[in-house]
Amino acid sequence: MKLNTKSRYAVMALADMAVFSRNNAVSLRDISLRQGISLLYLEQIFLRLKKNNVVKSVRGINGGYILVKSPKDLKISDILLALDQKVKTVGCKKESKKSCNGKSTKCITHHFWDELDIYINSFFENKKLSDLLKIERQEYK
Amino acid sequence: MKLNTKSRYAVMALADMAVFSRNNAVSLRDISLRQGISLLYLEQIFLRLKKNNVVKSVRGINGGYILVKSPKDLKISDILLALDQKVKTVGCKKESKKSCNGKSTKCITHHFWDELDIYINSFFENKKLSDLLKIERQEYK
DNA sequence: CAAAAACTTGACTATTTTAGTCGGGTATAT
DNA sequence: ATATACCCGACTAAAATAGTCAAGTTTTTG
Repeated sequence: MKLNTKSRYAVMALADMAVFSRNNAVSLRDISLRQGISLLYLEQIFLRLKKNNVVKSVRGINGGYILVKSPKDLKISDILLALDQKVKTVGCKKESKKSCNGKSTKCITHHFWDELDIYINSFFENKKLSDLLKIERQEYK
Repeated sequence: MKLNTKSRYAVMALADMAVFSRNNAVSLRDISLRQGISLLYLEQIFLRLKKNNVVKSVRGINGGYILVKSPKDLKISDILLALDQKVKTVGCKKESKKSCNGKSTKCITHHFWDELDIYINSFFENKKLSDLLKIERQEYK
């Protein structure tokens, strides 16, 4: 059960921004160097973050990205949502008539997986970007 | 963030056994028919469940598998463990000196992912096979 | 104005993982 | 005997992942 790297890097990069931004735009180049993430990959990730209104961009020299919300208001679930990283632990299609494994009834464990999804989602819903920084902040200042 | 089908089917199959076993071995053929899971795939799954002592087998005619523990003592985490389905949401290698992204320090979000893993694991640790059946039992009896 | 820094975007690709299948066994109840 | 059911390693097609690449556009600053 893994999170994809896009989501992980997105959270890392945004955490980096929260630490290093002094009300100015943070360039992907800087994030790339500090966090050891490929610049080209970061570009792809930030495209999505921008489209989903998690960050806004400033072009040109001294440009970069700026967090739309303050870290204490930015939920981790917002970040994952921007990257299509759905917490959908199993693939039973709830909507179709034949719901699970082609049977007409829900699969025997269906309720359990729903519960799991809700459980995990609530973790991401309740964590803010600022929560991530509390512990590790010192190392980076 | 997905669980693989092996793990999902394992839980389904064991739940099926818990419901349909009357102290006799349950054949994979029956499970396959009831749950709509490929027999060949079930064999592969049960091989691992057996190796990890979740089930024991009875060979020959009227053979099949038997749960080693009673459903109310069998933790879901035991099942996932048997299938190598580790809850390790991100790939930072804790053990190596260079821990995350080749940096010498832990990545900025490392603690967060650890927390997430622990959170999810505790869900599986605290759920027993019998918990799954409480709600959906009726439909299958 | 020129040039450099930095964002923009779609397409492409190698690798890995997943979700199984296949073939050829062995054990045992009837 | 023989049918049923477990046993086990190897194989494979398809999908997902983790990026890279190419070719831009915009804006600041010297």
